Amino acid sequence: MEDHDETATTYDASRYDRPSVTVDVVIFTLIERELHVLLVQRKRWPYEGFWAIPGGFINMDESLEQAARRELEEETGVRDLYMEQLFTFGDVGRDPRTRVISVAYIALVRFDAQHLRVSDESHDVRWFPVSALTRDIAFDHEQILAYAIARLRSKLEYTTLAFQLLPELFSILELKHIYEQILDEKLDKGNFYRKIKEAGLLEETTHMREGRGRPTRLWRFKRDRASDKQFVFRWREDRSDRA
Amino acid sequence: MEDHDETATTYDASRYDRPSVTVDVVIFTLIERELHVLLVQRKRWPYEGFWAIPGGFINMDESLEQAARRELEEETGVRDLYMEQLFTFGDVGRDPRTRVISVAYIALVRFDAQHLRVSDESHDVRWFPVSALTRDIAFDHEQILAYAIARLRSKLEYTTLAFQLLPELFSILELKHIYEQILDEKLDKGNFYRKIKEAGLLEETTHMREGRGRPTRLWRFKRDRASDKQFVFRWREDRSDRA
DNA sequence: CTAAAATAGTGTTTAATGTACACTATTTTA
DNA sequence: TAAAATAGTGTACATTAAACACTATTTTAG
Repeated sequence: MEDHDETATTYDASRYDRPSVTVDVVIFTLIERELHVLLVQRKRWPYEGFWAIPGGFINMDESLEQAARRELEEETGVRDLYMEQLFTFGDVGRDPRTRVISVAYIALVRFDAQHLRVSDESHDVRWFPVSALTRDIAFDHEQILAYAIARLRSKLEYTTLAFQLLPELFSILELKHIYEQILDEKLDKGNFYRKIKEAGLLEETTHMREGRGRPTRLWRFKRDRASDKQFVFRWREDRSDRA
Repeated sequence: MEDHDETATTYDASRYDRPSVTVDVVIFTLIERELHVLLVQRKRWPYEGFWAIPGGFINMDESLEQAARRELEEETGVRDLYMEQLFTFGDVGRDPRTRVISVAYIALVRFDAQHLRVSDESHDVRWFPVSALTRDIAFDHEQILAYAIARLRSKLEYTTLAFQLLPELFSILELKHIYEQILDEKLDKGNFYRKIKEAGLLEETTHMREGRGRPTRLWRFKRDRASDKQFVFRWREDRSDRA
């Protein structure tokens, strides 16, 4: 309930007791078939030199998701992509300066070498493979990262999240590779083929990609039915660590 | 990132531009085999006379979950029960007075006719069956309620949430009834018996309850292995509306 | 006192799905 | 030209889900 029925006076007084609200965005991408996450290196105290999840304060005239998209664009130049709210972190001592409540988001982007920018407030911006994160992580961001990865894993199984990481055209085995990357386990080729085809989410194209062995057919993610809605494609049933 | 490296002066100035943060708790219980949710009736503008999800501002020295538990106890006198973060709602116009960001929680309580209290700020507190909610719901709380119900439904299938609503001893068919209530569909008796027993979450007791027909055996939820952790009991696999 | 109603609980059959793995296909490379 | 590399298909078996018929034990109505 937003209601505590403050009068104008108690209301103004209480302003001095408000926590800050930030939006943090855990940005995933796939680089050379490996899942990566974007971190920025801090310039100042606290946690100077440590790596942190990009984010910042919300403006009074934007929604949480708008703020997340703005932050994402400021850091990577990317717009219009998959984003979902992860969790809100609000423990008392998580920022030594003041009480900070962070609404964390997950974003998935297709990798584009162009798009990194280093903002004024940070030394550096870098993609880290999730399998080998740096140890120097600021605040409680290690926990946020762990939670984000767990959520990603969990949602992968019953949503079409994975397609957000792929280019327009891709092969079925590439898609399988993403699943393996994120789930961190091997999947059976034949079963994957069968299942993904039965799901009816893919559109065959005439394009092929050549490589070392037999060329592979390229597919496209069907966007026709209910454009923005996420479809269900559950790869496996038996995971217990749903976020 | 909590970082925007304000100096002391910009920092103080920005305090006047902070949103308020509240914690709202959607409290579910089972009354006479029906799922109910707790709402409080507002006393003042805005939405005077409308029903709202209980909640309030967070204190600077308590975590979000602590705040949620405090609010819950203030409204119902209940402590020590299942609670999880639902979502954070932060659209710009959701409260006409000022910018309010609400971290919403779900709580499950065993019904106890004693425990309702009417706080100073509200006219009335009442349990509403989720199948027949009032139309007069304040703020965006209708949306929050809908989301909470969807999440409850979704998590029911792969967690042991349902046990939180039951008394210490219960029959298997009572448990089935809760599933039916929340999922809003009939389940097969035989299959339910088999599945719940195979899951190995229940402990048989010697207690029986008598009623009109054949007396029923009472069971207890096994708490032994990894006490607080939630076990997986997936009732069905084929739902697509995971929250 | 007995049959019917009410509720509890078990068993069985069939269909659907998941899993493992062997096989075929088409290209490049040595 | 054979081997290696990659792509893609097929099949058999095991596991699980779904439907539903059956048995069991009590109260209630006559």
